[in-house]
Amino acid sequence: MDVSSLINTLNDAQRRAVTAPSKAMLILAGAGSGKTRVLVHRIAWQIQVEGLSPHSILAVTFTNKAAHEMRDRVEKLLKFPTQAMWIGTFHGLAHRILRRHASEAQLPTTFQVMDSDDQLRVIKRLLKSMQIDDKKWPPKQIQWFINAQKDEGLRAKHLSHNGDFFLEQMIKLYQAYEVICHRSGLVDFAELLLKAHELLRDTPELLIFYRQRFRQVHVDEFQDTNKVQYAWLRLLTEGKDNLFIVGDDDQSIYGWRGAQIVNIFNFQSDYPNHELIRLEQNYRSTAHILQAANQLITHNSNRMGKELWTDSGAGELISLYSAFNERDEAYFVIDRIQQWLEAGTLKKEVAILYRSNAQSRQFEERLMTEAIPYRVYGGLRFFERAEIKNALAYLRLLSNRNDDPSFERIINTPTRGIGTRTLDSLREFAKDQQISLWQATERRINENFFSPRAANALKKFQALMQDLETQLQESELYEKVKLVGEKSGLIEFYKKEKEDRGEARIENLEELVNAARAFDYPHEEGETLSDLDMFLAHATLESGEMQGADADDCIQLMTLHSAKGLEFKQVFMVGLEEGLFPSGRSIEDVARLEEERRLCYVGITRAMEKLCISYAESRRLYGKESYPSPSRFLREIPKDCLQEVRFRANISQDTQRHTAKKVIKNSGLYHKGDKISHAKFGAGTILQLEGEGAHEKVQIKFRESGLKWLMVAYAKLERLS
DNA sequence: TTGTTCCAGCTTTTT
DNA sequence: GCTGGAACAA
Repeated sequence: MDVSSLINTLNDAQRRAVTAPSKAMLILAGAGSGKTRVLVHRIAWQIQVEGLSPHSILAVTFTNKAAHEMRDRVEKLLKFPTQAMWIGTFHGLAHRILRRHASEAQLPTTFQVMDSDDQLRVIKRLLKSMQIDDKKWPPKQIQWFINAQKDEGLRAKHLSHNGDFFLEQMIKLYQAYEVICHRSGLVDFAELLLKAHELLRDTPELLIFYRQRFRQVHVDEFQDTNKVQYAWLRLLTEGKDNLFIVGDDDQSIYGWRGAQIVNIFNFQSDYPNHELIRLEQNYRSTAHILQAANQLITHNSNRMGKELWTDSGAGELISLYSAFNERDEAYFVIDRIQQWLEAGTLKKEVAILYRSNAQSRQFEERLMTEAIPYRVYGGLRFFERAEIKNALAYLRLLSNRNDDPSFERIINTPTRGIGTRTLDSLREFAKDQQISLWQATERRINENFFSPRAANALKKFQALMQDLETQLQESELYEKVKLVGEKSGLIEFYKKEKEDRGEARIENLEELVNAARAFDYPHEEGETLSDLDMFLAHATLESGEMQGADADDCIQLMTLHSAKGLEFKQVFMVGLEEGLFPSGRSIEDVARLEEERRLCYVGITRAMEKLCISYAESRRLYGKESYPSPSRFLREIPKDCLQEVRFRANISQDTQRHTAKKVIKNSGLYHKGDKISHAKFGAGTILQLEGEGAHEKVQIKFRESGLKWLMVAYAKLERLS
């Protein structure tokens, strides 16, 4: 068999990883070192050369995007369909196992997945029903607690409070939450993983079955696994040493979400016969960029150790711009983007990366005024929009009448005269009787409990659901979705909303019908779910899928977190200031600070050709003016990779004359030698002036705080002389 | 039931 | 300083 096509495009380390005999393997893959390539070729190699059946391959990723990419690439390489392979996200695969073995897992066959939004609602309602003050016990915190326990593999019954009042309450709430989920047939994200783990752990025949089936298990981005995920992998591969993991400890940026790098070390001791291969040759960035990244990350402790190198050229130096404030920073960035665009760069090859979403605004405003198309990543996803979730809630309730969160969501949306009093009494009754809201409604109506008006409204709702159910029975999936939109009154309801908003919502509902029409039911052996249930699960598990589609040519704006895994020819990394990046909450804690540093490492290594870093000397944050010092990360990047940029005032003679002309055009409010005072820095003397209008700035020698450039428009200077 | 006002909160995000 | 959610009034 000719296998050269599988390996002759690989470098030495990659080839060793791909062709190693079946055993536990740890591939430490630096940024841009071709890790997906190794994974894909490894799978292809095992099938084509080692004769493994596609059926016996399991490959796990974290995002749907990564899973799809992997499947596509394997398919392309092997040139045959790959349905038999289990390639998916941890959550997707856990869901698959749970729906196949729902009864063994003690779940209703039509159990549904609930997203974090739904989860939070459940918790809020729980607090209300237990009459707990949500000021003292913030729902978000409870949600965080529950998820963190589940990530650790712990149920409420495993926890003890040792007299700690806070813990005691948390455990109580966790327990109550578990009861509600169980009764409603709902499973949250963390629960998918936990339950899938428990299922295999406690059902020997299933464990044996899957252990035999999956002869090879591959994991991408292993550094992001949490405890349960690793335990699950361990169950599947224990004693067989057939676990192939790819990861980069230096790119672990999800510790706050339960990821633990320590899993890499655990892997090493749990699989003592493993082989470790480092992929250090980088095919993405210039040497200067890599040098900066390498140096920066050496400031972290407890690394596996790795140094990226490239045999392409040194490339340009990294630009460093010190802005006066966040507006100036945006001016500078957009200015530079325009220069690059004029030089022929495509917009989609340029990215602005920031630490927190709030930072995007300044850049958006500038891009908007300059009429440069851009796209902000993150934000609300299609399946998370209120109108979509409402429509889906109807469908969910149709599929499972005990789905209380869905019931709550739509019982009075659109408004049908079922008020808080009616609802409260239903809730109370449901809680007392340990039944769902739907069941409570039925019972109460039979008992003639309500006033005629309330009873009528409720009956109408029941009739609506009944109606929908009969009408939907024989129809195609997309017809069901369409019909629900119409019959539920949602479309009618949104028509009455403010023009734009309502219209957009109706369009989204139409888009939902299209999504249902395009939905490709993954028909497999052993699949028992109806197409509707499958679609609903898809909507929750792959809520991000609908937005990645457009490949328009525009500037890319995103957080550093969402940039992981991507690459751009030209990257702006902005807001490199203490308190912002590294974020204020991470500064005291070494572990968190190191995670910030890894985040910075991720940011740097996104850039292929040009990298431009900036920080502001003054920044308005939460309505307050702050004067942060430049990020410590800047000091950790070697000086000889950096080139400082002075905006419009650079060394070249031409620019200087240019600047000189502009100085004349300034407001004339201040002159060299003027004594002024500043709210924060105190008294000082003006040394230089430059720029005009919004850009007018002055260099001041402060008695206490030293030399500073300030924007006249923002500095609120007071004249002393 | 809707519109207004007030008030807390405010890193990162996928599933 | 802005935003989203909750409380409140009409």
